Amino acid sequence: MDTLTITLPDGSEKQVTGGTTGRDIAMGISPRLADAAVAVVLDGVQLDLDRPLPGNGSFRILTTRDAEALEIVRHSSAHLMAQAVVELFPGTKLAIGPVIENGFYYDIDSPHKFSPDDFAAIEAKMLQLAEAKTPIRRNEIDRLQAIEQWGSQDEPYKVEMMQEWTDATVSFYTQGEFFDLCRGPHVPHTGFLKFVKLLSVAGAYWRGDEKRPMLQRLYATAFHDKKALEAHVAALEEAKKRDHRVLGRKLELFHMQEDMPGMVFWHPQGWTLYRTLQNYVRSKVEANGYLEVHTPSVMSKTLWEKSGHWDKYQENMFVTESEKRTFAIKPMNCPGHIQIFNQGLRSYRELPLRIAEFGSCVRNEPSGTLHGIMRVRGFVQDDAHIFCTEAQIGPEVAAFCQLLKEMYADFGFNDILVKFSTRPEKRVGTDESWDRVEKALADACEYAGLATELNPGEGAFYGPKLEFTLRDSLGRHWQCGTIQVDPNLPERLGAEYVGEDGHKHRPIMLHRAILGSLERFVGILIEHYAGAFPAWLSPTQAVILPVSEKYLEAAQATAKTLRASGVRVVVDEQNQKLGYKIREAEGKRTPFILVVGEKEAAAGTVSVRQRGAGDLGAKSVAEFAEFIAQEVAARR
RNA sequence: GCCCAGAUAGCUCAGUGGUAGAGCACUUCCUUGGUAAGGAAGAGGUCCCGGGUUCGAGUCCCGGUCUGGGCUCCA
Repeated sequence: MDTLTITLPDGSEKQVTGGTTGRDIAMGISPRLADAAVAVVLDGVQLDLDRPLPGNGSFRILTTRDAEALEIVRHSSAHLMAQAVVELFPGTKLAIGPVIENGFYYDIDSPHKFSPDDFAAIEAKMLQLAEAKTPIRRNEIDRLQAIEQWGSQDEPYKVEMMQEWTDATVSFYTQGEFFDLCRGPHVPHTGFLKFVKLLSVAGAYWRGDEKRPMLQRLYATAFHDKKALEAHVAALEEAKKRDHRVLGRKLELFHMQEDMPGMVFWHPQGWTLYRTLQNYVRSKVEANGYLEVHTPSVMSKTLWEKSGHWDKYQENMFVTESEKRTFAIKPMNCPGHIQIFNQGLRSYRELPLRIAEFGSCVRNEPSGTLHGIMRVRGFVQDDAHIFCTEAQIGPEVAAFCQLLKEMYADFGFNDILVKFSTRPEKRVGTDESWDRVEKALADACEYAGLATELNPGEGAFYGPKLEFTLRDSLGRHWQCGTIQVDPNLPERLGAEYVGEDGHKHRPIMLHRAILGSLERFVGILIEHYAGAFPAWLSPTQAVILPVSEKYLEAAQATAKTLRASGVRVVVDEQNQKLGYKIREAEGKRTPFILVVGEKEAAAGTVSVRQRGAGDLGAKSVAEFAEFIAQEVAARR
């Protein structure tokens, strides 16, 4: 038998004989460690605990304390769920069951239509299987033999996957009677899989292809212990409480209605928030050298044909006719901005020319994609197009990234991911020009010191793009900002400028948005802040509560003074007790509650109660106005 | 668009074929109050829409619309 040399995490080396497993080593350290071990890692590759080590390398043991081990537990839980489902619902065929962020799913094809009513039975079965602590064992067989074996079991999805692979052998895992094709690794026995919860069931196309069969996808999650599982369930409940559709109604921000799907009706409160956001963006882009414009909502079909949108997005455009001509409601703003660029003769001295618009767009999104105000048909983008030379791409992209970071930080979004999307299959323009602009964008990222994740084939049809994803207070990802390099639209729509050499040149166009859709961004903010907007954003910044009706006039006088200094303030005129009105104002997440009673009316003060901080005591009206002005200026 | 599920008062929801319900909100009256729900009375319904089954449909069946969970898509 060969001898292997493994390096332990503390740097010490250990000689072991060939055939030694991770468990053997763990046992050598302590039996308790061997019990708690989930798997091992040899030179960065995860292996089953009971698998003989295949070679030398750095070695560590994964226990239930490691984050990596959680993925293994979830993966094994997916198998356990499959086992439970197959046992409870015979005739179920298995497709794939991967681990995803925060859990796992399994796609299955079953005569049984699954509903949440089935979850309890599946969970009970899984618990029963877990308590049996059945060993999970790895096996390898010849791939062609495996295809035959799974074929005879009528498992077409497994067979299809194996047919596409090229390896000579495949691995599968058995636990009792159940076996499933899998690369592994898995936990040593089912006893590690006791803390599982099924979450939802939904349709999903086989291999994500809408032309392939629709499978049933069971979503679930698993943890090492009960406490972590309960914490996760609590987090899900918290997210549910923050649902922008629920809070949007409660806070009287907006409504939507059945006969106008995908369209938002902004109510006074919501529109105040919306305008505050818009004015904020306006101040930022103005300060960064953008010029705001406004372009028409309805533009001729011929323009969309020239731009290429008609070819690709016709189905998703609202079209209208007049006097035998066809028009489309604009789904985007770029062709309009080129029309502005094209007026008169442009000089290189004007570049980079940054044209910004709160561009009101309408897209006929498929009905199934609509979701609250996060995905709508009518929305406004904080859009802008930068006309520049190729040499200006770098500095412009860098300046844009800087502005974006600054703006996201004002909302408390400091964790930003950047994706670099390259040429898609369906595209316009020559390969040479794609080569050039992809390189220019890559160089710009380097110039901006930006770490990006490659997203091949996901670019826009006219050019490569960066996509900016922020993480909200619950750790959820939202893709908002984007910047896209486009040499093609200027070409198609005939944009040109006179260069230093006196000849005409084609500008590059950078499409960019920071918040993306304002509708969606408001939705994100509602959930991020759980409706408790900071004072600078809050539609109502302060509510004045007269202690009784006797002090209503004093309250109104105070409101008038505060309004004059720019505070968004209302008086609660209800004939109710103070406690009731406080409860109501807190329920609406008002940042400041001002109580006016006998003392305050006499002294010209307000008793200030700040959301989250409680009673701050009495302040003069002028003092409070100054205080809130500072809060707003600091974007708190 | 596709799969599954749902739609009952302003909101949240109960109602398994036989006279449409609750809580909150709303209106009126009483109460005039000091930091998270004072009391009483009242009003409020095309049970999503259209067909069908039935003596009789909120309830069962079919079709549609919208919403939700996903999938696909997202210029």
